[in-house]
Amino acid sequence: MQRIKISEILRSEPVNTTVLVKGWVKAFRNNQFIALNDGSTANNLQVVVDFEQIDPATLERIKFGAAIGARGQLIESQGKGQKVEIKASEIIVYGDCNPEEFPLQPKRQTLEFLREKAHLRFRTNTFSAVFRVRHALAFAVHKFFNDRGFYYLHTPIITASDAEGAGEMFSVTTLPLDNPPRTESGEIDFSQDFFRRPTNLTVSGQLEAELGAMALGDVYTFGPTFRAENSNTTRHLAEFWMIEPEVAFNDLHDNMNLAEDMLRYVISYALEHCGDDLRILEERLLEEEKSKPQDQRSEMALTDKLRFVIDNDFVRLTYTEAIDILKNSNPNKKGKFQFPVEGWGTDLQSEHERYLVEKHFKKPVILTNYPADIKAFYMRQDEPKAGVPGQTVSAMDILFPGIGEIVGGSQREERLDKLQTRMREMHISEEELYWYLDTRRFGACPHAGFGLGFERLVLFVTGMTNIRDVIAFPRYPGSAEF
RNA sequence: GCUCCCUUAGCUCAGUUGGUUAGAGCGGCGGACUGUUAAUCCGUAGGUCCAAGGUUCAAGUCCUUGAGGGAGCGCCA
Repeated sequence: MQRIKISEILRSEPVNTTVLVKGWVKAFRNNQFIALNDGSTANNLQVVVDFEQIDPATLERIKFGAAIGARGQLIESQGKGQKVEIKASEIIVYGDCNPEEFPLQPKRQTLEFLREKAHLRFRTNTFSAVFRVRHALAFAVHKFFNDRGFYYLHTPIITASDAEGAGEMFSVTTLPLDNPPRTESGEIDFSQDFFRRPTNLTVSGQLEAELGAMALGDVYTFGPTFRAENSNTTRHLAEFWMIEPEVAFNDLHDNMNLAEDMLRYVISYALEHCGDDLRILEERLLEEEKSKPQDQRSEMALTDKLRFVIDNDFVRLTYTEAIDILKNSNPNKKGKFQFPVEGWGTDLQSEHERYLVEKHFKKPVILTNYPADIKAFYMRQDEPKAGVPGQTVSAMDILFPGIGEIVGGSQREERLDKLQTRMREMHISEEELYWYLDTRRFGACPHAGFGLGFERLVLFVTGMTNIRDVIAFPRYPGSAEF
């Protein structure tokens, strides 16, 4: 007999047919009612024991966490709280779960504890909800781009380029670490390494995506990304997933529109398809915030916050305008900022970004046209503009409340001479990036793209607060368990 | 990398100014229960107070160092 998923059963009418379900025991009440979950939905199916047909030895084995199958009639529930239930005439225990040894308990456990039990935390309501939402968001990303005629490009994970400037890299080698071959001058001889040259894990697929965009037009990458930075925060991982669209003939405004449309689309998708999971996550957040002082609680419940983001345009302003707002802001005048906003040209501190997003505008903000000196070499240089004291580039960062920077992107510098000048200024090797410069030599065109940190998106949508809780097995300094 | 905080039962925590035998809730275990919804009720076991060193008549409590965890900052997505 074919098993039916619980999500399907819960949608169906009580038809009095015999069905087979399989899943894990979430609760066993009154020695009679099993709450069964198979991961297909946040909701449990109530399995009612038929005492005439199920022997007591089997009932003894129905413990929290055990894997069981139940066969019986699908009937209208005689109790409140659910439409249908199964009157089980047969129960098979596939896997016992000894409650004296099983670390999870049918009670609230802290996220910190569960983080150390990451191999088991899928089995909690919170984490199964998080990972269903994560899936939905990933699927929605692909659907969004596919529906718009983008091609999914797989850029390399191992890269020889160390000139991307996006942070410290993990090296990839097969040379013996204890005794690597040396050249005559004593350097490590990478010509004897697997790739005959030094290689690293990628920090970005952008440069390669640009190559694809120069023929395919609209492309995006969605893959793992590695940063060997010693970052110890709730929003950084050493291994994370990044989405990087790159579009030929797009300018900065097209780029902003694309990013905003995409964020709005995937959040809508989650709201539409993950209602039960978001309800669980919203309740979790409410419960968690009860222990916080009033002024540190969210102003909106999770799903209200998501709807708010969908229903309102993001605020767009230039770096120069942001500096003006910050300079004249109350916290700056009263000396409340740890880093006072002094003048044009320095990068914004996270307290400044938080002020703009969480206090001043109270909605997502797109900051554009940053000073060239604090941005990457490949960003397109702007024409001088009245009221702007220095050289800027067509960059954009999207800032979300509670998350900070969720998207970073730009229109790319397509003019060969300007790109080369900038590379020289920033000491980036033209020889090594000859292939990148070739795109500017042969049929160059304006183009733009951005990087979206997928886990930061999942953080925002699930209302979780630590990025280590929205990826199954997080990698961060000092930690690569499982 | 920097700053601050935490570590007491399986889990979440309380533990007064340094003072007798370290407590609670939940969970576990034993029992009751044929309409429960984190079921309920009765009973019961469970402790290297993170580790090492120090101060003291006396340390869960104070000091030093270390380990593990968390939050904030920087780097960024």
